[in-house]
Amino acid sequence: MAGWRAYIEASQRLFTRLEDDLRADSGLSFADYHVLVLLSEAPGQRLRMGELADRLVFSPSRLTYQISSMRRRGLVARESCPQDRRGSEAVLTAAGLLALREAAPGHLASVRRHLVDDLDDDEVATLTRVFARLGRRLRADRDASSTPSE
Amino acid sequence: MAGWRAYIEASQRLFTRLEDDLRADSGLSFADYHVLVLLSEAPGQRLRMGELADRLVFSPSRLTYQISSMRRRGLVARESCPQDRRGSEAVLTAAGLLALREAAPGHLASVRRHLVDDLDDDEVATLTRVFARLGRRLRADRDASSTPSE
DNA sequence: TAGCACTCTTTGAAATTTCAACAATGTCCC
DNA sequence: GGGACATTGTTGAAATTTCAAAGAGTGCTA
Repeated sequence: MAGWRAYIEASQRLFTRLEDDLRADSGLSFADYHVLVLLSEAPGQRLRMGELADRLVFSPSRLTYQISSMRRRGLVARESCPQDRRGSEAVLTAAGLLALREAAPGHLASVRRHLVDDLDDDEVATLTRVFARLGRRLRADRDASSTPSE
Repeated sequence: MAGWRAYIEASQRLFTRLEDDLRADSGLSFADYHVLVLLSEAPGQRLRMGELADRLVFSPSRLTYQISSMRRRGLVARESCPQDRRGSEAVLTAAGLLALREAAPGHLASVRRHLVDDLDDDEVATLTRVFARLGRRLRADRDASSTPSE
């Protein structure tokens, strides 16, 4: 349980620190950055709102707010989804891609400096394995609980 | 870097899930719970606002808000600090201690269920070691940067 | 093809968090 | 003793996040 508390505290400090660095050298928030990363990797550089919310672990309304803020700043655009007219997509703009390209090197350096450099190879491997597994399990739990048929 | 993203996502899911469990079975938020834990362990069951903010990784104004909310609910009381009249302390109340005692078993079970049970002993040891070290380093970095004299 | 149950997303109001002052002490140094 | 300056914590306004409810669409069933 001491380990558990160390994990919470260190994670909190780490996220805070990375966000400060990112903000200082690119003006983007952590959330902005992650939206840009996910969109840049998506086919057509676009994603449904629901899909994006899910991957960011954001509530739907939080994502609506986040995306409208990014739209005001020109980082993304919105289009309604042709297949399902209830739906809506966020699309990466040229300005958004540029902002990501400019922010990425500094951010990666910051992650390396504050986290990765502190770890040896085994530790990196263990963390990667553990969190990948944990993420899968938590996603699965959530899916199971929203589908009471099993 | 894939590991990094897995870490962010899984942590986010984990915190969300634990907070939901905690709220559902005790009515406390994650922040409430941590305040209660820290106070219950402190000598005299009281802590200076600054000390508490630091350990929670909260901004000072966020802590002011958090504590006044808990005070309204009777979980803590406030006293001004005798040694330093600028300062102020949060003190655990009997009701606060009771709330913690009632919430703790369920919360610990939830941590075990969602996190610890998924890990083997080596993994637990590695995570504990890594995050303890990381926390120390991030605290040290911050102290260093607020003391430019080196 | 009307009705109904469900899904995807947004909205408005309330709660929380941040951010930039500010008030009140404390500390240092002359 | 008196300033200048640093520290501790709060406040008010703005930004963000949550929460409950609503709007709009889809799809199944009869």
